[in-house]
Amino acid sequence: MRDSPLVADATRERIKDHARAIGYIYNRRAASLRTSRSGIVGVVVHDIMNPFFAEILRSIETELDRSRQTFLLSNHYDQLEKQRTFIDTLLQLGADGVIMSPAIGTPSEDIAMVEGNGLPAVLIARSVEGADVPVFRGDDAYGIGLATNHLISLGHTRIAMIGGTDQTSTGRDRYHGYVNAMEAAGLEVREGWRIPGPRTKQAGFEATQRFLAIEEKPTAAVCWNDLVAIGLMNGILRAGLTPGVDISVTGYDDLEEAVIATPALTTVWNGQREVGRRAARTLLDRLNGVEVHGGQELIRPELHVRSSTGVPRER
Amino acid sequence: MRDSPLVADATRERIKDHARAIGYIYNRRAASLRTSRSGIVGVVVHDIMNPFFAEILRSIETELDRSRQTFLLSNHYDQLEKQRTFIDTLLQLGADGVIMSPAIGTPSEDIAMVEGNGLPAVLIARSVEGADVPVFRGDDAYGIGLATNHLISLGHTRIAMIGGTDQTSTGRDRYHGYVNAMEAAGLEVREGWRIPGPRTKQAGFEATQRFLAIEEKPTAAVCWNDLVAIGLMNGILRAGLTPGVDISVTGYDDLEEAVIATPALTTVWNGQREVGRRAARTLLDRLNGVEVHGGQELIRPELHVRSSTGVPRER
DNA sequence: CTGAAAGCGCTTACAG
DNA sequence: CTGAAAGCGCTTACAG
Repeated sequence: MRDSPLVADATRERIKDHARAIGYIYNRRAASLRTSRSGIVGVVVHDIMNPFFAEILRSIETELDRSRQTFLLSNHYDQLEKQRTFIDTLLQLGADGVIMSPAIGTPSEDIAMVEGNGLPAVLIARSVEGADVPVFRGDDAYGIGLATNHLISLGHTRIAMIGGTDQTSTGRDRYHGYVNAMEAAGLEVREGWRIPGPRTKQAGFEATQRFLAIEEKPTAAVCWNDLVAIGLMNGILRAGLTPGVDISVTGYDDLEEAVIATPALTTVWNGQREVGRRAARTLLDRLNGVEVHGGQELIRPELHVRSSTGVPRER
Repeated sequence: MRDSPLVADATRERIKDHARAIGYIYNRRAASLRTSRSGIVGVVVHDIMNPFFAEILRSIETELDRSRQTFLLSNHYDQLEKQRTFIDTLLQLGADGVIMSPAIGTPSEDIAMVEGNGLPAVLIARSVEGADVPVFRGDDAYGIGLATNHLISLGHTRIAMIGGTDQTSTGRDRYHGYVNAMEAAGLEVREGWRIPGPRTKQAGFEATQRFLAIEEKPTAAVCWNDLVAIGLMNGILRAGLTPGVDISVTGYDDLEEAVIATPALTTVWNGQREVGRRAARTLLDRLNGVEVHGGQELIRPELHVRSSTGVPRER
């Protein structure tokens, strides 16, 4: 059945025909028990329904399909406990490897434990300090700098930052990138101009009130991602203002949706496809015994200017 | 380790301590080989990144987590081949059951084969003619009738239908529901008022041109789902018209996003949570040996009126 | 080129 | 209450 060259063609065919006839089903558990290879790769991210991760997953799926690996998906919703349960399941099933976007607070010991149990890991989108495994993510500080500088070059001086958290490497890098760009241009950064929060449309929509109430009336908002930006733009529209005219808004990620948002969203392409593709390939390489070095691989983001940004206008 | 009552407490604790100390990992493949229970439930849908399925999946996830079942997810992208490969994988892994939203063209023999191999199946969102398994889906004909009648009661007489396909049970039911509502009100249904297509924002957005070019200038559009409706509204906005004022638009599904769309979308709540919850529970019942009868269970949809619909206005 | 034996790590049933 | 044996369905290595 395994197309071994040690078996005569005629015999092989005879056996295969018979297998088909009786509806034989290959038992992967038994095979895996013997070979200690399962053909399963685990993938765990914050939330697979978030289009940012969804786009990464799609390219991982493409790569793994090609190598006939089954992929086991899970959300961790940034709950360490849920992530650990999933990792346990992978170990129990004898998974061959894992691609993870680590939950907030993942200690490097967790990664070391995974690797120590013979489960090669590759990280995406977020890094874990002290973990010696390959990491693929965008260059967030650089990327958010592109968005901030774009607004500055249009003449904006009061620029708010909406959404995100300090608890992930991504969140810290994006905030620093924004602060650095502002300071490099000699602009003030006020604590009140920052509205942290979840990274969803809902959160962006709900942040609108607070944003519009800021005393110094910022003329632009750098949003943590496209979802927050689209939510904020909807909120701005509801308030009777026009995004891209009255208030400039930038996103981050360049989701497929960014193009059809109204107005079309100026955003930073974050290389989701690239991240997924390279993470999957690197993991497959490791499974095939190729020596791979740990450390971050930063995908360089690009600014995509559309209609949600323009010259400042006082309210 | 399995907390058998046949083992003395002291022994149990001694063994468990030792297991922890040496980092013992339970081998589920071996256990499953012996017991022929794997703790794996497969879930296959058109596209997990589609928020409609995502919302169903979330409630399935909640139910399965509660019963400590691992769930293996897959998209089939309406490719029969991909669906079959996934089912094969489930059989090979000795999965305990499968929840599926069958790909377009799934023959009832495929479902019978699955069941025949000891893999209990439950269908969601779409049914398969001749398959004798439980099906949970919304009452699409009734639901689309709610949307259509709402528009008719506002005074609309030229109502288009955007998106969807005749190739799924859902698609056929929604189209018939629309036609029936129109005819019951003595209104004409023109072939040119129907613009079938994919069920995505992108598709809704791209349908705008064709929609606006229809000669009889419909004053309202019944959309196949919220994604198409949001895409269409974005297209209408770009064309300089205002959805809910110049053109009324209804969605279907009542995604979380419907509330924050601009204008807020009038749509039909389709009971995603309910579908997922009941499908998962029914499957778990079957796994526990409870006798379950096949046949459709229709969740009754509800109309949620918001701001994207109003009285007709001539263009 | 083919066949028979051993063993992967569990669970079950049985003997002590 | 504990221990030893058999067997789930594969793959590997070895003998013919």
